[in-house]
Amino acid sequence: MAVFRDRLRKRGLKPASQRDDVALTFFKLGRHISAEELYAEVKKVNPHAGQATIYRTLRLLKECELVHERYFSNGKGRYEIVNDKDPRHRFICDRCGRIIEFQNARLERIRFAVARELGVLLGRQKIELYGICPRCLKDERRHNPAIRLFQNPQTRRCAPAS
Amino acid sequence: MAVFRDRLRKRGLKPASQRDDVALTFFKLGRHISAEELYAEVKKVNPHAGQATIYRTLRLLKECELVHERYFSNGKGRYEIVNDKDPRHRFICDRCGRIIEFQNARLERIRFAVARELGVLLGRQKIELYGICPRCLKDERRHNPAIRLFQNPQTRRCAPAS
DNA sequence: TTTAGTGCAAAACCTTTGCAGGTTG
DNA sequence: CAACCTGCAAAGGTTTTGCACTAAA
Repeated sequence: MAVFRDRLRKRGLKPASQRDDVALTFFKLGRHISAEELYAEVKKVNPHAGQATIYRTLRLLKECELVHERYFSNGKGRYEIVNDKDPRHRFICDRCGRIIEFQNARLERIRFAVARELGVLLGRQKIELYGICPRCLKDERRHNPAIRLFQNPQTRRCAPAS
Repeated sequence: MAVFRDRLRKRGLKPASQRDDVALTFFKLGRHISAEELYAEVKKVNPHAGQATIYRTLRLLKECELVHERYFSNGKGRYEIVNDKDPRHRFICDRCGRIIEFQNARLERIRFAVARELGVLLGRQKIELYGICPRCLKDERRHNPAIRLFQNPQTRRCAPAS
């Protein structure tokens, strides 16, 4: 939050209470929220606030590299706190959008090897895996009991769905 | 394409020329396209086609598990051909959205180890890395020559931007 | 007093849907 | 004939913008 104010000052922007309400609410709630949800939360603190301020503040936070914008399967923008210091990777459920964070030292090392090979700069400190989370998997099994974990493409093709 | 017609028939749907135009155009163009771009391409083949058919066909392709829908930084839906057989991983540029595909056997193995640990089912056969691609990196260096490749968080913090 | 921040409402944007008419089996 | 496909235009939902006004430096 202090970092946010600092970066705004450097850009010649003024402190502003509504903006602070939005940013503070966002940081307090933790990661992974949509603009709409944030709007509802901010309303609780400051019922006077308008939608535009939400979007404008989120854009500022984005420009200050303090939040990251992502789009999930419903097409709505979702925002999350940028977290460079603690490189957790993430598994994202294709069904429900749930995010499971994890760490893995081997993955961590390979990441840099790959980046060097490709000649790229790693930005977000993350690797992302996609699939179906345990909870959705349970539902899935009801309709399709043949589904298996740990599929390896060499031994078995990707799960048929529906 | 034959697979598509087959899966539609199984669902009791009839062949339809406009739909075929859309699907064929999509497959021909290769991966990673937005609905808008596809619309423009289909127009070249069949100027008579309407937007609704594009969206409706994309939805069908999605339901047939032949395309995957993703959302990138502009919030527009983007579609790509599902490719289960040849598991290439991808690096996605945070600046320009360019996708660099790559393969890495070690990454491949670890992926399954991680999935087993988490108890999840791996869906898309992909790992994703994010960062800045070589081309954008060149631009970046003009403004900020201090930027370095192969950053390791233990020795050096993430690149400051802007 | 000049510059930036705000809420409201309207606009812009992408995607979906209703409907009337056309096509397929 | 029944069921599906299509284009058009209208509706739906999310995000941005214009404007008049307020608040901070």
